[in-house]
Amino acid sequence: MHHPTYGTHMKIKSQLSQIIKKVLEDANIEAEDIVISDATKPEFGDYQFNGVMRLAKILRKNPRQIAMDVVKHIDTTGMITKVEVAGPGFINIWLDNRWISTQANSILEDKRVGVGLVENSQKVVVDYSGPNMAKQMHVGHLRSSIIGDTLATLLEFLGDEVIRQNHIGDWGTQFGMLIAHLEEQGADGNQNLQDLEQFYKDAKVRFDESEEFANIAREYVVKIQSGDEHCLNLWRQFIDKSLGHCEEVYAKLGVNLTRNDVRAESFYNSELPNIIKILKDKNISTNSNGAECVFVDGEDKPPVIIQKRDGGFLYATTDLSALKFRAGELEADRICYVVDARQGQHFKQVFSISKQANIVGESVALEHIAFGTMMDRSGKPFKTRDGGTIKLIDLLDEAVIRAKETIKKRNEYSEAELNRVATAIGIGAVKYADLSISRESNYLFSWDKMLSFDGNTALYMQYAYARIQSIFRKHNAEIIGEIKIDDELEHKLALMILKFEDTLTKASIEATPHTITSYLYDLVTLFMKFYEQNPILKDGVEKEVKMSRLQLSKLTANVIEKGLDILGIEVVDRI
RNA sequence: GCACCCAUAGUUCAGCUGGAUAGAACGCUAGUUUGCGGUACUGGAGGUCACAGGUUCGAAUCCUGUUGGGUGUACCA
Repeated sequence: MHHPTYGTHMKIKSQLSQIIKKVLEDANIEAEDIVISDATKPEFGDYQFNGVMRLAKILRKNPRQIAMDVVKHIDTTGMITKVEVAGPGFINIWLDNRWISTQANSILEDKRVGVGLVENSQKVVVDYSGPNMAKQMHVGHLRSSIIGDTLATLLEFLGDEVIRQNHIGDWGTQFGMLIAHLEEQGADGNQNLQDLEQFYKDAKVRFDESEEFANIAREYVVKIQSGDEHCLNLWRQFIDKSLGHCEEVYAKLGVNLTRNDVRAESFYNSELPNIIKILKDKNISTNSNGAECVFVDGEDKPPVIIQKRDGGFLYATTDLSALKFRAGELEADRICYVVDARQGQHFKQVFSISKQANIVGESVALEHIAFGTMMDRSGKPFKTRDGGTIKLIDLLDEAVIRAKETIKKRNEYSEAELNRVATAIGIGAVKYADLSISRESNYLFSWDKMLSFDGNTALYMQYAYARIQSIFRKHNAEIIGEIKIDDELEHKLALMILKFEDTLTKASIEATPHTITSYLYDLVTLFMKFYEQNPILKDGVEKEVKMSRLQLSKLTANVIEKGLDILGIEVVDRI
């Protein structure tokens, strides 16, 4: 896996690591990765370097001695104000208040709040959402949609060229049934498509009850596949309508997917035989029991079937074709699949085949951005059983209704304002709850938890933001002046603000949105403490101090706003 | 059967390219407070990091095994 190189704009850790590296080099000590970590305790400073012990082992020298040498040669007149050796050879680092305030002051008017652009911009394909056109979007599509959208937004913000790909499921045998039903209903059909779920059920009933209908449905599958215009028209009509449903959900969710991002399964149809040919020609696939197979994991393990005995193709073939398109036509450097963890094996195999067959170049990074299952309160997955699925659209509507209940009593709202605020809060709650869990673990869905003002929730962030806006309203004048740090909490808060870039960088490399939410939570908690102890607008606060604290508040609000924006969550000025 | 994932406070979760006394939140509990939005802030109790070995200066983190749970596994996607 190769990682992009980032600029040194505000990258604190990389600056520190360069300082240490230089000092070690001057002492003729070679070190590959200088990993700087956040100090584990306040008394250990702001950052620490723990790598000396490892180096000492290799060099067979006393770690404390090396650490002492390093510390002696570190310049403490600039960024770093103090370094010390502790324990067996830890190096603790304190950053200078003036340096921090200079950095903070330099980003007061910066829309990017100090976050630079990547030096080596990559072309990144992010494949996410991928709903099935035969059905209405349900809770199972939620995580892919919002994690994928966040990843895309994040990478774009950091300067990568992002190509969103919505690999919608628009092909397969069930469409024969659906368009047969659509045609049978004639003019009413379009009307009945309002409720796709019901339409699917009705079609299924017809399929089961009428032999004649079932035969037509089967015929239609063949006809679509052979390019029959009449059937294709019905099919397009159906897909268009279904996609419209999805767009409604995207609009409500605030997910940035448009028709331009749709690259449906069917898009790859004509290319599938070519994939088989490539794999056959390279002797990667073999015929086994009539099916064309690739034995990725060995002869004794189940193979990946790329062509069925009856000549049909499977989704592995489609994915290989999509990989070819993305690496070839789209020229991607990195391809991210935001898909349920349960498909891990599939992607491992498909990635492996694509590299082996050189369908995808050696340098292209292929990543399965896996996520866990959404569970209900009893710890069971939201299952996709007939009739029992929770439609995503209903879930989102409920979120907004619940948000209204939560905030209604707080303030007098006009109806328009209540709707706007409740939407931001309700949708934000759903998204934040999902994004704040490390994505690979399963996720327990709880309305009460996600709509709480307490704890690591969107509402807590939005509340903090609104509270800061309220300070500005009360101040009701220009904020002019510089940040000056002479207090421990100011030091911590300003430094936290400056850590935004390191946080986003980490989140982008590991594709972990929860890195961002944890950071925001820490930031907001810190701000609340700062605000509690450092009066801003109270009588008796000197003007310079007041301005400095207002500026810190402003930067905090800017980071919250930008951070939430990357997560696809809106802020409001008043709750 | 085989493969992958998971197991951390009563609960929901962080921490995992090895580092100092394992962190939050909720809940419980004790405070602050005539409050620049108190849905705030401060403190306390609560842990054999599933279990057993191993690697080493040092393990929640890496390796092996055991137990318990989840998922996937030849012609759906």
